[in-house]
Amino acid sequence: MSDKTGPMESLLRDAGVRITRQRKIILKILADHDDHPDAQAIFRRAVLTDKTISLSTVYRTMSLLEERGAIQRHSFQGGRARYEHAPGDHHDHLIDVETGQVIEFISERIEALQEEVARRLGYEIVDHRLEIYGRRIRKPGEKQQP
Amino acid sequence: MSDKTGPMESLLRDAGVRITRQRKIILKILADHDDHPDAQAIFRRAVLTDKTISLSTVYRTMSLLEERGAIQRHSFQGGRARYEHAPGDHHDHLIDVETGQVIEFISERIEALQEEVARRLGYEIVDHRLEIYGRRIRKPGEKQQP
DNA sequence: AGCTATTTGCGAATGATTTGCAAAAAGGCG
DNA sequence: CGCCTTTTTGCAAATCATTCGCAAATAGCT
Repeated sequence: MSDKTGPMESLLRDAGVRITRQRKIILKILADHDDHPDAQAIFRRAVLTDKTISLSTVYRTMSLLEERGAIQRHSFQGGRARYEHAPGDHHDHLIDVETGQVIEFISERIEALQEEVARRLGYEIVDHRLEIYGRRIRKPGEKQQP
Repeated sequence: MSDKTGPMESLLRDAGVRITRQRKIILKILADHDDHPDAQAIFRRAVLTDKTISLSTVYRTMSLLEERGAIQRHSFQGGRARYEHAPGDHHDHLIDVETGQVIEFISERIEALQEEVARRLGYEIVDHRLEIYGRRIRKPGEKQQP
């Protein structure tokens, strides 16, 4: 269903990282899905392919991938960290408080204003995060679950 | 040094909350300081006044105050939650990555743009958080620790 | 195949926060 | 003021997500 894992694997291998059976599985899961799963969710999906994979390995692989810049870890409100695949472009997040679904967005204007605020306060931005927690607006006559 | 705890106490008492010795102490600590301490820090300060107060009580009191809207809890990057006193006005945070110091700010323009983004995506904002992690810019000839 | 440095799975350790429970104390009330 | 009922407290144990130690398994090279 996907072969986007090939390039990523070479990249890791070139960095001296061994491509194990479990890492292959996790990379495939990340490539095939486009959501923002937490470690448990990734683990649950992985177990379907490999009954013996462990949650520790999922965590270790996620740290590894994060260090290599292949994924990004987010700590949204409410407990566990969630991961997103290859965030080439910077973006912020809108989290649906009812479903947990994450929508990515960018606003150059907001980015610029942040720079301005930081500069005014005498700081240079090292990192930042903007999370909007929202509830879907249903217009009259709209379907419940599109 | 302060008597800002009086009104808060009546407010709580009216809500059927008992004003205990330990709650008095914690309220005073919150009123006297203007920083963003975590539970441990509040506990450390409280112990100076009452040798027998417990960390659980600090946590319980913070939850209570948060439910009552008297304080706000923040989960910035890096472990423990930090609390801030009576955030009457909404504002965002700039966290100094070197000192952990928190600077509050507001940008009406950023607020407005967030509304716009959410609306465009079909959402109404329930909550949001904007955190800028920054490093202080030192102009040449400026003192190290002002 | 054989060798060695990496990885894995497991269970135990961590660190922040929460909770169960019996003992202590707050807020009426008479 | 003393009494009574309900709320709180302190303590220790429980949670929850995440990390770690270690011996056994295995990737990648020759």
